[in-house]
Amino acid sequence: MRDVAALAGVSLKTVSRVVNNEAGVSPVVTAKVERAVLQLGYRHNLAASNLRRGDARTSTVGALLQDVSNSFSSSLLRALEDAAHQRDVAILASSLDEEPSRERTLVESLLRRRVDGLLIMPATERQDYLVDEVRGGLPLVFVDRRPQGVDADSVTVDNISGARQAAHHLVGQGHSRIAFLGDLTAIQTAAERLSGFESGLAERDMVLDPRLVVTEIRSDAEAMAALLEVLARPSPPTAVFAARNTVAIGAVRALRHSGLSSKVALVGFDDFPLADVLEPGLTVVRQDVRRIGEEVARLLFARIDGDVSPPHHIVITPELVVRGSGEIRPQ
Amino acid sequence: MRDVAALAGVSLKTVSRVVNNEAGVSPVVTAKVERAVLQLGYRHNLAASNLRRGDARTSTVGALLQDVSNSFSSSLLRALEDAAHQRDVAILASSLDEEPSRERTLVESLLRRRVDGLLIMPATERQDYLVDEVRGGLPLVFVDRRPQGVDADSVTVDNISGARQAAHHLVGQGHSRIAFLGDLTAIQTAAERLSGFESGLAERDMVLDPRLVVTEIRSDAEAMAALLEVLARPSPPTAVFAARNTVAIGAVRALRHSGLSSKVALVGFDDFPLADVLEPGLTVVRQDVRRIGEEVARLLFARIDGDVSPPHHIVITPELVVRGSGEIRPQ
DNA sequence: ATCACATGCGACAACGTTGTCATACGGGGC
DNA sequence: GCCCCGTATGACAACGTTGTCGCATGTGAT
Repeated sequence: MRDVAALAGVSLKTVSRVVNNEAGVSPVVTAKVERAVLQLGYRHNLAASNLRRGDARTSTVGALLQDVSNSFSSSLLRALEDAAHQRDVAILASSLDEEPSRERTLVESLLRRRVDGLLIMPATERQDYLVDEVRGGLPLVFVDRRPQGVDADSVTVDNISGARQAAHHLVGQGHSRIAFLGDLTAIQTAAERLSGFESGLAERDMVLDPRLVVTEIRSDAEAMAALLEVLARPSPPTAVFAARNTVAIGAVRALRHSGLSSKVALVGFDDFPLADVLEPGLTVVRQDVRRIGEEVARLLFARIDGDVSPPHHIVITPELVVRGSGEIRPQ
Repeated sequence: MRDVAALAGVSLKTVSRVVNNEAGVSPVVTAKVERAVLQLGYRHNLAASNLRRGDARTSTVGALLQDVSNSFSSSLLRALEDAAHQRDVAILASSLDEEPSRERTLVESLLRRRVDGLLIMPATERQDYLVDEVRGGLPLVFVDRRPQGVDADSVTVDNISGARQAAHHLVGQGHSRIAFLGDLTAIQTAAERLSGFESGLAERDMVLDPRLVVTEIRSDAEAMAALLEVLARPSPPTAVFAARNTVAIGAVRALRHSGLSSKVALVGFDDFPLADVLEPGLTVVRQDVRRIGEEVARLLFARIDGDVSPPHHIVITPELVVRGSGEIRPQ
């Protein structure tokens, strides 16, 4: 900037005015400065600018997701990006992989970078560690899981309702031996889906057979192995509820592998690309990811714009999408 | 920091030494400072720190991808993240949507933020605008498409080879009426896949019937519509090559919709989750995304670490994955 | 001709941090 | 008791930028 000023024969401050499009610089001088900028390949330094400006806006937000390569996380990221792009805000994206320590260090790292706001799909059970930040005015929105120990905005899905719908649907098709495949029960959403499924069955005067419940499943490969094992038992289930998208994918593989795709009913939680073109089409409980992303972006940017109203907790009700796999009747 | 120094009764510089874990501070003073840091909730400001330090490392890299919600882009992002995480580097991720102007403005915005390096899956045809930056030492790696007009590292896939393999495979199954469905021919990879497919046919003494070629397809919905139209013609193709993942998905839908899944052969370019559990399994030309991501990360961080060797152009050869859909014989 | 006032520009300090150098102190060797 | 040296700490300037204020110059009204 100093060089630009020297080349244009003006003061530093005048260059600053030009690059910031401030009023009060004559067209002649503006042109001289712009020529110098081009000639020297000068690029404005946002960090220094933000440092000097009091308002401390870095035009950057952080997004801590479960795994950016998972379709749920990446669709959410994309929705946030669309909103951020309009305001010239960049996104620092990271994956947490359900590791609490990773969440802690990444939050720390993002705050050091002075992000304007934070979107978190938490991997920790409690987020008390953020209390001071929120009190200090950090715009913070939780997604997929409600915050614990700190009062901040959240956008979540009614997992209980979704799992109940799945239970009712399968019972309605005449099933009574239904297997449940789920993720780590330490994960709030996973626990809710299990309890929602149980209460859905209870409402139809049934109980979930604990021998048909497998949890702590971390990948589609594990899900496939788990279901194969369950199907090999003496009295196998006639229907399966897979409580997460990767788990459902593993279940599809297991059924395919054992030639039971058209014999054992399957309902998944969370839609994913191509679920409709499987054979049979996969019946799922769908969370409207686009909508979730939009709500998250709306809340986050409202906070960044200074909204200090009490935290909002938006709950989106998922819907059952019937495609065939969930409508198979018990043999 | 000033407050911390005052509370601990030491100088600014000493606080700086403590937060940077510099040697030469007595344990007593270190403890006092750390207590003050905790008490005041002080957080180190990376931007100011980088400003003052000469080396200008922001520990941030930019990733400009085609669309972060597409499985190819998001897998790449994830691979880069894994490498970046080890070095405490954060990633600014954005989608370009094949819009050249978006690439330009996003590059500008990332450079203003003084990223340490840039990964670009270009949407522009030429990247001359980056010549000065590269000459100035900007670590820059292109992925999926080779740079034009600027000499920088790249990691690409041998699209010609992949498309030729697909052509040979389909011809080998006895097909002669083969449709080609592709993306915008302005996109380098799309053009290569078309010409590779043509030369693959030529090597078997066949020519691609221009009436069976549909390009400029932007979404799976468009691909589905295009293939339905082609299949409805008087002499429909007996096989289809879909030159991109979303195009292949649309093609699967079209075949399903017209009940031709087991009658018309289909080969896709680029694997995606679940392609193996379709009915029949989708035969694809697979690009090893993980490997691409690792190579990209390796190159990028080597440049950031000061590697000034001539640009490397890594070309990864894709392989045909046989799953059933590509082995259907002409009726 | 005088004054008030608007316009265009520059000097200077400050944002939060760290590199450089200086200083104070204690200990060991003679 | 003297000198030298290593160790711990601090004062100060500087990184690239912008907010504040002040100073010229020009304009229009009186």
